[in-house]
Parts: sequence; structure tokens; C-alpha cells
Amino acid sequence: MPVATVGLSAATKEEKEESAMNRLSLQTPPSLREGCASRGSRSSSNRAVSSSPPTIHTSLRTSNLQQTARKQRRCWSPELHRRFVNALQKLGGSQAATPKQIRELMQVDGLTNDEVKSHLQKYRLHTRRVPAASGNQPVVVLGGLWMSPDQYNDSSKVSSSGSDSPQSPLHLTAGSRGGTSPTEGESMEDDEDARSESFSWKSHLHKPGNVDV
DNA sequence: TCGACAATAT
DNA sequence: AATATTGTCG
Repeated sequence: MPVATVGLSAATKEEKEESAMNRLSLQTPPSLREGCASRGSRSSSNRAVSSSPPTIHTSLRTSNLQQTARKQRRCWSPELHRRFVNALQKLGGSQAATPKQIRELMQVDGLTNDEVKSHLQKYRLHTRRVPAASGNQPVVVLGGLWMSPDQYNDSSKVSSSGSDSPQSPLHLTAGSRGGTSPTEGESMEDDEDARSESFSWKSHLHKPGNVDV
């Protein structure tokens, strides 16, 4: 019985096999597919210049010799990022969060370690050092969190004589349900929003009294 | 082998 | 700027 027990902890085995495998053909190297989430599209006006030059051979067909087949750009949509951060918190928002654990906790199929790894790098880069060296942007950067203020903004609704004013641009509706995310219809298991855990976010960023610009 | 991070490429 | 890839180190 060649059912060898692989000495590997393959807990989740949901590897997706891509049928089309590039047979050493550098014709279309995992072409970088640009253009992910076409959100909202706040295009105020379509500047469609009638003169569409049919001879627009703006092809930048430069050398297409890339041995290192790059993968498609992973579109880290808010939803994905949310899951990412979520997993991070479950793993102890401070550290000890390894790409593997994060990936497993995210339950996103198709996501690889490298992708999580890469994202983790960026995430950490943005969270550790002051992201806004020049120009302060209203971004929340607590000891380990980097995201738009989406939680601690509840209640405190200025009661305007009973009239509710839609002044809450912060609505966590990450969405694959509204149709804003062209996420391949899938992964709709349980979207637990257990974001009410005891937040021990160490907002105690202790810096020797020095908030240099 | 895995993970973090730096450097680099696109 | 964002993401991928590679290389180095622990």
C-alpha cells in the first residue's frame, strides 16, 4: 500500500491545478494582467476623444524574454486585506504570525505563501515605520494595525433632531456580495465578523518623546 | 525548510 | 505605489 504518509503537515489541501501550463512558451508569459477591482469608477466624464487613432500601435513589445515567469498581480482587495488583518489578529496581532498560518486562517483558495508573504512585508513596512514621512494622512497606524478607521467609530451619532444624516463614509461592507468585487463567485462560506474580540491593541507606542517629522 | 527582511524588478 | 522575485541570514 503505497499510501505513504507524507511527512508534511498538509492540513489544507485545496490546491488548484491550473490546466493550462505554459509549455516553455514565452509567448505570453503569465502576462501581467492589470486592472483589478474596477471599483465605483468615479469617472466624472468620459474624455472620449473621438479621434481614435486606429494606428495606435503603442505596443511596448519590448523584449519579452523573462525566464522568471511572474505571476499575475494579486489584487489585494479590501476584502482580502480584511481577512488578512483578521487572521493577523487571531494569531496575536503582534507577531508570531507566519504566512502559512495566515493563509490557512484566511481560507482563501488560490492564495499562496509568497503572496501572503509579500503582502505581509508591505504591511509590516507600513505599520512599523511612520508611513507618512511627509504629509500626515489620516491613517490609523497603531502598534500593529494599519487600516482605515472602520471600527472605533461607532455610536456618538450627533443627534440632529431625529434626522439621520448619511455622514458615515466608513461602512464595512466588504464586498463580494454587493457586486462591487468581481471576486470569482466563491468563498462564501462563513464570513464571521468576529471582530469584537477583546482588543488588546497595544496602542502604547512608546517613543522617547520624540515625534520628529 | 521556513520565515523575516533587503534589494530589485515590473 | 503595489506586488513579485530573489538573495541573504537566523
